Amino acid sequence: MTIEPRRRTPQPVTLADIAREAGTSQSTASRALSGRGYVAADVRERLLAAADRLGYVPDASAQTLKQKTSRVVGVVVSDLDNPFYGGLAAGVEQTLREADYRMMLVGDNSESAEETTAVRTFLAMRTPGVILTPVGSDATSLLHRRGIPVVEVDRQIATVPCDAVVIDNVRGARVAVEHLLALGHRRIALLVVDTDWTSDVGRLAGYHDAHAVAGVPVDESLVLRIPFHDAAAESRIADLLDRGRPTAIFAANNLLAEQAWRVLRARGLTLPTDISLVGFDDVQWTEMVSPGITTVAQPTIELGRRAAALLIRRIGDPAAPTALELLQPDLVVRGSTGPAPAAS
Amino acid sequence: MTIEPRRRTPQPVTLADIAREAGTSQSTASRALSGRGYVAADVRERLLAAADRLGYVPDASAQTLKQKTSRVVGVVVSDLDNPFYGGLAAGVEQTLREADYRMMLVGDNSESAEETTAVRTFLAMRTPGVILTPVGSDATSLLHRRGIPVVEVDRQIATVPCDAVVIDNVRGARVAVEHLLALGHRRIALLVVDTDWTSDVGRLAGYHDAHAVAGVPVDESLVLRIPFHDAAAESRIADLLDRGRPTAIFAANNLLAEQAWRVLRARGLTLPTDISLVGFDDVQWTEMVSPGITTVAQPTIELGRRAAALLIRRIGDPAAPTALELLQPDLVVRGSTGPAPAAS
DNA sequence: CACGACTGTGGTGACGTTGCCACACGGCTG
DNA sequence: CAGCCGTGTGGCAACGTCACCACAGTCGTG
Repeated sequence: MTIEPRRRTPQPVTLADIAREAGTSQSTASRALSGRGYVAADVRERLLAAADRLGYVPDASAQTLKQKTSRVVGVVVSDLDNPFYGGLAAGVEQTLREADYRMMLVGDNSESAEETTAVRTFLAMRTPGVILTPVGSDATSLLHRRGIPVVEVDRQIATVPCDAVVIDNVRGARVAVEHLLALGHRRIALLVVDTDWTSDVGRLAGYHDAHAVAGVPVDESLVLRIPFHDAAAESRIADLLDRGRPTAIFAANNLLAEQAWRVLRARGLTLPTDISLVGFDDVQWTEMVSPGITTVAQPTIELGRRAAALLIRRIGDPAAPTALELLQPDLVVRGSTGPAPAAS
Repeated sequence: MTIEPRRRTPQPVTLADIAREAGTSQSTASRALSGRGYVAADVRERLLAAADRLGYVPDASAQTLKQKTSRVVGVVVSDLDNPFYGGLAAGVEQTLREADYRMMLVGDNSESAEETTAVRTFLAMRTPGVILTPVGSDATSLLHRRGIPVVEVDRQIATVPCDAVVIDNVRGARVAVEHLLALGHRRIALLVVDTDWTSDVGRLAGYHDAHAVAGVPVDESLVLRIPFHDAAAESRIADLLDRGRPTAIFAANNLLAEQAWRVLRARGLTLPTDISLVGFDDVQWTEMVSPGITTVAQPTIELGRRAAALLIRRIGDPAAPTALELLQPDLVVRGSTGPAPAAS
């Protein structure tokens, strides 16, 4: 009794199969299908036909092994479920795909260790380049040491030279706060994530800048630095309302803006008569709620597109000077901001 | 004059380097680092130390080539920028990462051709499995023929046996429409995408079911089938309002719900007194607008998690019976639905 | 007509990893 | 003490592709 071979997975067609089918050598088959080197027209025809007939798909790992580089770009974002990062990834993916690259997407949870793990995987895959919303500088250094180009998006952390695409956080925050100051607000609370990322540092700086230019002193008790994933964020915001008596709030990212908005709603406060609110990053809900939220809009998808384009350029020309693209945010004024109530 | 070698990119460390460093053979180094086969404890120590010292990273392409399979799962979604697909991808990625798989993410734009292109890439990469929100059946068939497991998420299209994770669309739509019927609505408009996907077909069926059970005849002129990416969607919805005089709208996905909501807002109609609105898929804004939108909530991230888990199981046991996971959606009642106005 | 340039083809050896095989040793059992 | 099993090790071939090389014609030109 013989055992049924049970060829569950038919093994893939290789160049050797094509060559045999068309009666040529492997070398010729390789040249015909890759388009590099001399092949007689009729022979090429025959090989292409054979490849098509057998359903040939070149083995990417063999190519990568041989060429010591792949067409798969590594991308790390903090949290795919956040629409900001989703849009970013969408932009990256589109541009990569147009240039015949693929995207390997990994989420760290804003944790440096996971970022480094992801990067190690990219190293193993002989990735031609990496795009990341950086959490720490180790990951980028590691890649740099191995000669793999990196593009940082949204924030800059690298301690080694590398390309970056960020928005002008200082200016974005300054414009937002100037808008509030112009409306007569003097007690403007700032909600900002407690990191040393350039995005948050920049927004904090913009807040101070605007005050300085206007000659309005900053009451530091109105600046609330909130750690990542702080479960108590909303209660801390509520506290600030009681303690600081701000007439306006500038929330320096979309999550903080949402939390602030919820606190205000829970308190039954009316925008903008009781208090004004400005957010950062124009996600969908800011326009749909009533009144709409005045916010600093970032070109999210474009951020991703630029990052991918920059990486592709860098892969093509490793010696090009380090580039920093500074995209300009845009203050979108809606109903959530209004004149400061007269001091009582 | 000799030419400077210019070693821009230091070539990666290989097993051979480690072996030389530790004074063993490659085979032993391989066994020590992969953990398969016999290695004396002290030798292993020495090899691990050497690997660590030299910064050894195993070459994934060489491994894939040798083992004829990789740890990179292919994932295709329609549109990463849509938070529904973003959440889905987030769930998939989390679960894959926990099981030491990676995610290769590609967007088709709901176009069958791009889906097939993506799948061909996966084939080339010797992907151990693929997860997709299917657009056509060709892609899945292609994979099936090559013996690569596929999990369909959100919709079922495959003409070959394959695992799937979907929500109970029929029931979701039925519950939504029953809710409206119970409130006294008799002219309920349905906005649905004009596809033959199970998701949309199911929601359409649920709409009819609910009517049938309640003994309410369906006015087919109230059923608006809108093609994908239809730029005129909003004006068609507005038309329907004029022509059909519905007292309630059931929008069968998050995009249509948003468009309907915009049309209603532009008209100055008040929810729920002028008209009621039910959506499908609980995205962020539905809860934040005022009044909140009654909607059929899907466990988006969970959908992704289950799909990944199912795929991992299938990779481990190719002979397991085909599985279909049917997740239950949940009607979240908010302020956008109210009693039908008395007939005038 | 000799020589080189151009076209076309096949052989061969890497790329880095893994797994099979052969071998070698010590301790155990029959 | 012969045989065998359990350890431990190194040699070697193979995965599929590509690039280099050798070679073989066919031109055209000096």
